[in-house]
Amino acid sequence: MIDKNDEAIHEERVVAALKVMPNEERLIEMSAIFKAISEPSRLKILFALSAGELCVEHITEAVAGNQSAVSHQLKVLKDNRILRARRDKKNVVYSIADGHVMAIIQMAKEHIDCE
Amino acid sequence: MIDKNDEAIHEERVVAALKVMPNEERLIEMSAIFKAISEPSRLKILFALSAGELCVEHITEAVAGNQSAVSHQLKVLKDNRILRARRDKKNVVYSIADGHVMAIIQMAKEHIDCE
DNA sequence: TTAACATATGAACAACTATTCATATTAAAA
DNA sequence: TTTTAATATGAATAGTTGTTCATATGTTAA
Repeated sequence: MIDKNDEAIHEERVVAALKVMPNEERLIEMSAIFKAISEPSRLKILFALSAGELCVEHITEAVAGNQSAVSHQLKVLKDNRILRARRDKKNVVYSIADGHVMAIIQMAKEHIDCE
Repeated sequence: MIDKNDEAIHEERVVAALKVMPNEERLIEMSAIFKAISEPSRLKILFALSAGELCVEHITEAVAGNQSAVSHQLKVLKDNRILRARRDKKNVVYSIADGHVMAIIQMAKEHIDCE
Protein backbone atom coordinates (compact mmCIF):
# COMPACT_ATOMS: atom_id res chain seq x y z
CA MET A 1 0.00 0.00 0.00
CA ILE A 2 2.85 2.30 0.85
CA ASP A 3 4.46 2.76 -2.52
CA LYS A 4 1.30 2.74 -4.55
CA ASN A 5 1.35 5.66 -6.96
CA ASP A 6 -1.54 7.92 -7.83
CA GLU A 7 -2.13 6.13 -11.08
CA ALA A 8 -2.71 2.84 -9.28
CA ILE A 9 -4.89 4.45 -6.64
CA HIS A 10 -6.98 6.13 -9.31
CA GLU A 11 -7.37 2.94 -11.29
CA GLU A 12 -8.67 1.24 -8.17
CA ARG A 13 -11.14 4.05 -7.70
CA VAL A 14 -12.30 3.76 -11.27
CA VAL A 15 -13.02 0.10 -10.62
CA ALA A 16 -14.73 0.98 -7.32
CA ALA A 17 -16.79 3.63 -9.09
CA LEU A 18 -17.89 1.21 -11.77
CA LYS A 19 -19.10 -1.14 -9.04
CA VAL A 20 -21.26 1.41 -7.24
CA MET A 21 -22.43 3.07 -10.45
CA PRO A 22 -26.22 2.82 -10.75
CA ASN A 23 -27.45 1.58 -14.08
CA GLU A 24 -28.65 4.03 -16.70
CA GLU A 25 -32.33 3.60 -15.86
CA ARG A 26 -31.75 4.36 -12.22
CA LEU A 27 -29.55 7.34 -13.02
CA ILE A 28 -32.33 8.76 -15.13
CA GLU A 29 -34.84 8.11 -12.38
CA MET A 30 -32.71 9.98 -9.86
CA SER A 31 -31.98 12.79 -12.28
CA ALA A 32 -35.68 13.23 -12.83
CA ILE A 33 -36.21 13.97 -9.13
CA PHE A 34 -33.62 16.71 -9.24
CA LYS A 35 -34.89 18.03 -12.54
CA ALA A 36 -38.36 18.33 -11.06
CA ILE A 37 -37.16 20.55 -8.22
CA SER A 38 -34.63 22.46 -10.29
CA GLU A 39 -37.00 25.17 -11.48
CA PRO A 40 -37.50 28.17 -9.18
CA SER A 41 -41.21 28.11 -9.92
CA ARG A 42 -41.55 24.53 -8.72
CA LEU A 43 -39.23 24.97 -5.78
CA LYS A 44 -41.44 27.87 -4.77
CA ILE A 45 -44.41 25.54 -4.70
CA LEU A 46 -42.58 23.23 -2.32
CA PHE A 47 -41.93 26.09 0.06
CA ALA A 48 -45.56 27.11 -0.26
CA LEU A 49 -46.52 23.61 0.87
CA SER A 50 -43.94 23.35 3.61
CA ALA A 51 -46.42 24.53 6.24
CA GLY A 52 -49.03 21.99 5.14
CA GLU A 53 -51.33 20.97 2.32
CA LEU A 54 -53.04 23.52 0.10
CA CYS A 55 -55.47 23.48 -2.80
CA VAL A 56 -54.44 24.71 -6.25
CA GLU A 57 -56.05 28.07 -5.83
CA HIS A 58 -54.15 28.79 -2.64
CA ILE A 59 -50.89 27.50 -4.07
CA THR A 60 -51.40 29.82 -7.00
CA GLU A 61 -51.95 32.65 -4.55
CA ALA A 62 -48.91 31.75 -2.44
CA VAL A 63 -46.55 31.68 -5.41
CA ALA A 64 -48.22 34.62 -7.14
CA GLY A 65 -48.48 32.58 -10.29
CA ASN A 66 -51.15 31.87 -12.86
CA GLN A 67 -53.52 28.97 -12.60
CA SER A 68 -52.51 27.09 -15.71
CA ALA A 69 -48.81 27.39 -15.14
CA VAL A 70 -49.18 26.21 -11.57
CA SER A 71 -51.25 23.26 -12.68
CA HIS A 72 -48.56 22.22 -15.15
CA GLN A 73 -45.91 22.61 -12.47
CA LEU A 74 -47.96 20.54 -10.02
CA LYS A 75 -48.23 17.79 -12.60
CA VAL A 76 -44.47 17.56 -12.95
CA LEU A 77 -44.04 17.39 -9.18
CA LYS A 78 -46.79 14.81 -8.81
CA ASP A 79 -45.52 12.65 -11.67
CA ASN A 80 -42.19 12.52 -9.88
CA ARG A 81 -43.89 11.62 -6.60
CA ILE A 82 -42.64 14.74 -4.94
CA LEU A 83 -46.22 15.78 -4.25
CA ARG A 84 -49.37 13.85 -3.48
CA ALA A 85 -52.86 14.98 -4.41
CA ARG A 86 -56.26 14.22 -2.97
CA ARG A 87 -59.62 15.56 -3.88
CA ASP A 88 -61.65 17.41 -1.27
CA LYS A 89 -65.03 18.31 -2.71
CA LYS A 90 -64.46 20.90 -5.41
CA ASN A 91 -60.78 21.25 -4.63
CA VAL A 92 -57.70 19.19 -5.21
CA VAL A 93 -55.39 19.43 -2.25
CA TYR A 94 -51.65 18.95 -2.71
CA SER A 95 -49.06 18.03 -0.11
CA ILE A 96 -45.40 17.11 0.02
CA ALA A 97 -45.04 13.37 -0.48
CA ASP A 98 -42.59 12.58 2.29
CA GLY A 99 -39.88 13.86 4.56
CA HIS A 100 -37.08 13.25 2.09
CA VAL A 101 -38.21 16.11 -0.09
CA MET A 102 -37.76 18.94 2.38
CA ALA A 103 -34.67 17.20 3.75
CA ILE A 104 -33.08 17.40 0.32
CA ILE A 105 -33.97 21.06 0.07
CA GLN A 106 -32.66 21.75 3.55
CA MET A 107 -29.40 20.11 2.63
CA ALA A 108 -29.05 22.25 -0.48
CA LYS A 109 -29.65 25.30 1.67
CA GLU A 110 -26.89 24.28 4.06
CA HIS A 111 -24.62 23.52 1.14
CA ILE A 112 -25.05 27.04 -0.18
CA ASP A 113 -24.52 28.61 3.22
CA CYS A 114 -21.29 26.67 3.74
CA GLU A 115 -19.64 28.23 0.74
CA MET B 1 -59.21 26.64 16.70
CA ILE B 2 -61.93 24.05 16.88
CA ASP B 3 -64.39 25.38 14.34
CA LYS B 4 -61.86 26.79 11.94
CA ASN B 5 -62.76 25.73 8.41
CA ASP B 6 -60.38 24.58 5.72
CA GLU B 7 -60.53 27.95 4.02
CA ALA B 8 -59.28 29.70 7.14
CA ILE B 9 -56.59 27.07 7.76
CA HIS B 10 -55.39 27.37 4.20
CA GLU B 11 -55.28 31.14 4.32
CA GLU B 12 -53.13 30.90 7.41
CA ARG B 13 -50.82 28.53 5.59
CA VAL B 14 -50.58 30.88 2.64
CA VAL B 15 -49.46 33.59 5.04
CA ALA B 16 -47.04 31.17 6.71
CA ALA B 17 -45.70 30.15 3.31
CA LEU B 18 -45.11 33.74 2.28
CA LYS B 19 -43.10 34.22 5.47
CA VAL B 20 -40.73 31.29 4.89
CA MET B 21 -40.51 31.84 1.15
CA PRO B 22 -36.91 32.51 0.10
CA ASN B 23 -36.44 35.51 -2.14
CA GLU B 24 -36.13 35.04 -5.89
CA GLU B 25 -32.36 35.24 -5.92
CA ARG B 26 -32.06 32.52 -3.32
CA LEU B 27 -34.60 30.32 -5.08
CA ILE B 28 -32.57 30.58 -8.25
CA GLU B 29 -29.40 29.77 -6.35
CA MET B 30 -30.96 26.64 -4.87
CA SER B 31 -32.48 25.61 -8.18
CA ALA B 32 -29.09 25.87 -9.80
CA ILE B 33 -27.69 23.24 -7.43
CA PHE B 34 -30.42 20.83 -8.39
CA LYS B 35 -30.16 21.68 -12.06
CA ALA B 36 -26.47 20.88 -11.96
CA ILE B 37 -27.07 17.37 -10.67
CA SER B 38 -30.19 16.77 -12.73
CA GLU B 39 -28.45 15.36 -15.79
CA PRO B 40 -27.63 11.66 -15.79
CA SER B 41 -24.22 12.40 -17.28
CA ARG B 42 -23.32 14.71 -14.41
CA LEU B 43 -24.84 12.51 -11.75
CA LYS B 44 -22.71 9.73 -13.12
CA ILE B 45 -19.63 11.82 -12.52
CA LEU B 46 -20.61 12.26 -8.89
CA PHE B 47 -20.87 8.52 -8.44
CA ALA B 48 -17.54 8.14 -10.17
CA LEU B 49 -16.05 10.45 -7.58
CA SER B 50 -17.83 8.94 -4.60
CA ALA B 51 -14.86 6.68 -3.83
CA GLY B 52 -12.40 9.55 -3.94
CA GLU B 53 -10.81 12.18 -6.16
CA LEU B 54 -9.95 11.43 -9.78
CA CYS B 55 -8.33 13.25 -12.66
CA VAL B 56 -10.27 14.11 -15.81
CA GLU B 57 -8.90 11.20 -17.76
CA HIS B 58 -10.01 8.68 -15.16
CA ILE B 59 -13.38 10.31 -14.75
CA THR B 60 -13.82 10.08 -18.49
CA GLU B 61 -12.92 6.42 -18.29
CA ALA B 62 -15.27 5.77 -15.34
CA VAL B 63 -18.26 7.31 -17.06
CA ALA B 64 -17.33 5.97 -20.48
CA GLY B 65 -17.71 9.43 -21.92
CA ASN B 66 -15.72 11.65 -24.20
CA GLN B 67 -13.12 14.07 -22.98
CA SER B 68 -14.68 17.28 -24.15
CA ALA B 69 -18.16 16.44 -22.91
CA VAL B 70 -16.81 15.45 -19.51
CA SER B 71 -14.82 18.66 -19.28
CA HIS B 72 -17.95 20.70 -19.97
CA GLN B 73 -19.87 18.70 -17.39
CA LEU B 74 -17.12 19.19 -14.83
CA LYS B 75 -17.25 22.90 -15.41
CA VAL B 76 -20.97 23.03 -14.60
CA LEU B 77 -20.42 21.04 -11.42
CA LYS B 78 -17.45 23.15 -10.38
CA ASP B 79 -19.22 26.45 -11.11
CA ASN B 80 -21.98 25.30 -8.78
CA ARG B 81 -19.46 24.36 -6.10
CA ILE B 82 -20.49 20.74 -6.21
CA LEU B 83 -16.97 19.77 -7.17
CA ARG B 84 -13.56 21.16 -6.29
CA ALA B 85 -10.54 21.01 -8.55
CA ARG B 86 -6.84 21.09 -7.85
CA ARG B 87 -3.93 20.71 -10.17
CA ASP B 88 -1.49 17.88 -9.64
CA LYS B 89 1.34 18.16 -12.14
CA LYS B 90 -0.08 17.45 -15.56
CA ASN B 91 -3.48 16.49 -14.22
CA VAL B 92 -6.42 18.31 -12.74
CA VAL B 93 -7.93 16.29 -9.95
CA TYR B 94 -11.60 16.69 -9.10
CA SER B 95 -13.38 15.79 -5.88
CA ILE B 96 -16.79 16.23 -4.34
CA ALA B 97 -16.95 19.56 -2.55
CA ASP B 98 -18.55 18.48 0.70
CA GLY B 99 -20.70 15.94 2.47
CA HIS B 100 -23.98 17.60 1.57
CA VAL B 101 -23.66 16.55 -2.03
CA MET B 102 -23.71 12.80 -1.55
CA ALA B 103 -26.20 13.22 1.29
CA ILE B 104 -28.60 14.85 -1.13
CA ILE B 105 -28.09 12.05 -3.60
CA GLN B 106 -28.53 9.42 -0.91
CA MET B 107 -31.79 11.02 0.12
CA ALA B 108 -33.07 10.99 -3.44
CA LYS B 109 -32.19 7.31 -3.63
CA GLU B 110 -34.17 6.59 -0.47
CA HIS B 111 -37.02 8.66 -1.76
CA ILE B 112 -37.22 6.54 -4.88
CA ASP B 113 -36.99 3.30 -2.95
CA CYS B 114 -39.82 4.34 -0.62
CA GLU B 115 -42.28 4.61 -3.44
C1' DT C 1 -80.28 19.18 -15.40
C1' DT C 2 -78.08 23.31 -15.69
C1' DA C 3 -74.90 26.77 -14.07
C1' DA C 4 -70.82 27.94 -11.76
C1' DC C 5 -66.51 26.78 -10.04
C1' DA C 6 -61.94 24.45 -9.68
C1' DT C 7 -58.56 22.10 -11.97
C1' DA C 8 -56.32 19.92 -15.95
C1' DT C 9 -54.71 19.62 -20.62
C1' DG C 10 -53.04 20.30 -25.59
C1' DA C 11 -50.70 22.94 -28.85
C1' DA C 12 -47.39 26.36 -29.96
C1' DC C 13 -43.70 29.26 -29.30
C1' DA C 14 -39.62 30.93 -27.04
C1' DA C 15 -35.85 30.07 -24.15
C1' DC C 16 -32.52 27.11 -22.53
C1' DT C 17 -29.12 23.24 -22.46
C1' DA C 18 -26.19 19.25 -23.80
C1' DT C 19 -23.21 17.39 -26.91
C1' DT C 20 -19.95 17.43 -30.63
C1' DC C 21 -16.07 19.02 -33.30
C1' DA C 22 -12.22 21.62 -33.77
C1' DT C 23 -8.87 24.03 -31.54
C1' DA C 24 -6.71 26.68 -27.67
C1' DT C 25 -4.31 26.63 -23.39
C1' DT C 26 -1.32 24.94 -19.96
C1' DA C 27 2.15 22.04 -17.86
C1' DA C 28 5.76 18.70 -18.15
C1' DA C 29 9.25 16.12 -20.51
C1' DA C 30 12.73 15.65 -23.95
C1' DT D 1 12.73 25.35 -26.78
C1' DT D 2 10.20 22.02 -29.04
C1' DT D 3 7.20 18.32 -28.39
C1' DT D 4 3.88 15.73 -26.09
C1' DA D 5 0.21 15.11 -22.83
C1' DA D 6 -3.89 16.73 -20.27
C1' DT D 7 -7.49 19.73 -19.93
C1' DA D 8 -10.43 23.59 -21.33
C1' DT D 9 -13.13 26.36 -24.42
C1' DG D 10 -16.07 28.44 -28.37
C1' DA D 11 -19.34 27.88 -31.83
C1' DA D 12 -23.00 25.31 -33.77
C1' DT D 13 -26.68 22.32 -33.72
C1' DA D 14 -30.22 19.41 -32.02
C1' DG D 15 -33.09 18.35 -28.41
C1' DT D 16 -35.55 19.61 -24.28
C1' DT D 17 -38.45 22.35 -21.35
C1' DG D 18 -41.41 26.27 -19.44
C1' DT D 19 -45.04 29.33 -20.12
C1' DT D 20 -49.11 31.02 -22.23
C1' DC D 21 -53.60 30.81 -24.34
C1' DA D 22 -57.64 28.63 -25.17
C1' DT D 23 -60.47 25.12 -23.87
C1' DA D 24 -61.79 20.62 -21.82
C1' DT D 25 -62.95 17.93 -17.82
C1' DG D 26 -64.96 16.98 -13.60
C1' DT D 27 -67.40 18.38 -9.30
C1' DT D 28 -70.84 20.62 -6.63
C1' DA D 29 -74.81 23.51 -5.85
C1' DA D 30 -79.09 25.42 -7.51
